[in-house]
Amino acid sequence: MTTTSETEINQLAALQLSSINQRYTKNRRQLVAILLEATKPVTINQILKSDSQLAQSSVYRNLAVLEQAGLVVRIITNDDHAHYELAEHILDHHHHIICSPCGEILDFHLSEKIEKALERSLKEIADEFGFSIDRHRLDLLGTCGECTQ
Amino acid sequence: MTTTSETEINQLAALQLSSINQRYTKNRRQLVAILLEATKPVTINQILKSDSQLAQSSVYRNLAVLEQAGLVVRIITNDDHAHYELAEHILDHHHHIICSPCGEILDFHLSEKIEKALERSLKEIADEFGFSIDRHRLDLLGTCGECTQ
DNA sequence: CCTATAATAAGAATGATTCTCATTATTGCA
DNA sequence: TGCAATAATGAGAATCATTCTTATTATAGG
Repeated sequence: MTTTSETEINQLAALQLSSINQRYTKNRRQLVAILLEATKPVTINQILKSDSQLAQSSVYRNLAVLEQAGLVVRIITNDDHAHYELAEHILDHHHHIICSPCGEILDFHLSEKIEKALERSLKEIADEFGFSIDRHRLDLLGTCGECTQ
Repeated sequence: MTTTSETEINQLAALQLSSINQRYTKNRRQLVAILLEATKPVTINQILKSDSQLAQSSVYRNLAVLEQAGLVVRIITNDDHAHYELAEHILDHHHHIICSPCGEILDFHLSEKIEKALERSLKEIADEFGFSIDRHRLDLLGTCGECTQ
């Protein structure tokens, strides 16, 4: 909902990359642009199809760099292919609804009320376990309308 | 909390396996026993270490069969190694707290109140998206006390 | 106790991801 | 502006968890 503008994202990206001594190169800009255009998490193969100029090895490497910089999140499901999307401070905090048969992933939002209540509970639990929390993730697993038919 | 006794589990296992035309063999019993003893999700390597009689290929195959039978759940994180544990109708419904540095996974429970509220929300969301829900999963990602030091 | 069928186990094959390294681009400084 | 020094790129090789193949062994039911 709070989707940041492309220029703002580029400023953020340059900043966060430089903080880990990485450059915001043409390839990395291109990846950010692709992730911004996609309205849902995408796989490496989808990225390669959408821009035939990008080398596979560079895409893997640069997504890893962008992830280290905290700009991109890698999403793991039971599907073989990892999916990538922009981090939550760029998009917004959300969760994933995953179709097990076809592997498609869509974003969804909890109501603010439930989200807050959940966060409070999770904070308590992390304290009990002596963990410092980085983030939480909530996935809904099922079958989409397409795959049901 | 509702941990089922070993005999009950064996009956359940035999039943659920036979419903997909699979047998409850010695190897499969052994896997169930190992998962029951472990108090947290385990990797294939941990299973192989705990019983040197089991063949790697059989462990992979049998865990897949047990998963199809709905007896075992495979847990995917950003770690390379999948973890396995008994299904929720045998243990109980719970979630995972994951240490990113070391890959350790522990189970935790939400209060019943929050869990119910969450389930209601998720049901609504699935309807909106035209999905039929299978299950949800909630993970807390962070760093355990050990890894912080 | 036979026979058909399923499970096992050893190792080969697969495939997503990571690594290597020679080449190309970029930055900071003279 | 021009020149190191350093970082990024890309092509392909290497890695490694997982899956597949196949010959052997176990099991169930008549």
